[in-house]
Amino acid sequence: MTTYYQLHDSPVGELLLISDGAALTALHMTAGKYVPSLEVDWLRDDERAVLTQTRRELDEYFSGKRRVFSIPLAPSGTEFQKQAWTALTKIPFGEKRTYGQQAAIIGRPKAVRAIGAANGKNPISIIVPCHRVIGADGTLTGYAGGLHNKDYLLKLEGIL
Amino acid sequence: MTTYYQLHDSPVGELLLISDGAALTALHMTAGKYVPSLEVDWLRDDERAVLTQTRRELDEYFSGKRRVFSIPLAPSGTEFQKQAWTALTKIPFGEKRTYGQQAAIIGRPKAVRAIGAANGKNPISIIVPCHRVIGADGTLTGYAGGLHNKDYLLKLEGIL
DNA sequence: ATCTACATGTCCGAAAACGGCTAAATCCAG
DNA sequence: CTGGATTTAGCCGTTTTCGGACATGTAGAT
Repeated sequence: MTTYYQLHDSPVGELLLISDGAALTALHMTAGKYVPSLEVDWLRDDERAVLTQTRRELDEYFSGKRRVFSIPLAPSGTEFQKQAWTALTKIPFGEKRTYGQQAAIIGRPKAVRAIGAANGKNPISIIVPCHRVIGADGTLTGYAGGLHNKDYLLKLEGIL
Repeated sequence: MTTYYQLHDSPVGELLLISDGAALTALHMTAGKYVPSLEVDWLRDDERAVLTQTRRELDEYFSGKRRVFSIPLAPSGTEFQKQAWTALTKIPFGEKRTYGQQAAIIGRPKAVRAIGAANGKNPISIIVPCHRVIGADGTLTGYAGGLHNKDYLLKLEGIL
């Protein structure tokens, strides 16, 4: 299975978009944490439809013209992580949640820290909106792409 | 990559032969240890050339008409294990070695127990003759296919 | 003779450490 | 008192670490 990628500039820095050819499998801020390193057998393909479409929608999002993404997603992770990430996609644009609320939604009200860890490893930034989850006391707590970027995204969505 | 297999009866019990299509990747006594379980995507193919050829040579070996096998082998394992298994193939029919000798041959005279462990996980019984390796004091010590089968093979080759 | 200690690669299970947390207890300055 | 800041103690999935068990053999001590 070939892996394709593209790079994209944005207000939150350079983005690395990765796809299996059909769906988007990852979207990382290259300056952040947990960013995978380019593998020799990956293919840079600036024509790949999923990726160019993602870039178009990202541009629209950052310019305030888009609130919902239409890209097919296929992140890989443990069962728990995939549940956590699915729960993230249900948070509407402009709304915020606490880690506790997210934990409750997937039926494990006490797995709060585990939710934090799972959000931290969310492979698809922005589109899977882990930035909409903040501490119960209103603190931003953390963000793999850097707290200043979490702050930027929240302001962009009018949450802060 | 498709995986093919065949079953074969022999004096040491039922054998499971596995191939990647070109080479033989495994040959297990089904009653022994470390036997992989059949995967749903494996294909039983009683016409596959490598496998039928292997069965023919096995029959010849057990009836005393063959001392050397001609099948292409492709076992998978760690670097160390592959070194250990290659060293095994160099032991001629009818000869025996100690674990220490085998360790010395691959340049790690002290990795004696490691050789034992590696031999134990040899995926290609009989053809990669791990049965020709016995303890320095003459004890058979162990065999994934069962000690009685190790005994049988050694007698077949006139070693005991 | 017998026994102990040690060397070596790999796998596996157990245990502990580590987070993008939170509610409750504690502690101070106004 | 009182409210906000600070500490404490549980919670939980994942990752990392650690210890033991093996298809052994040599060297040294009882």
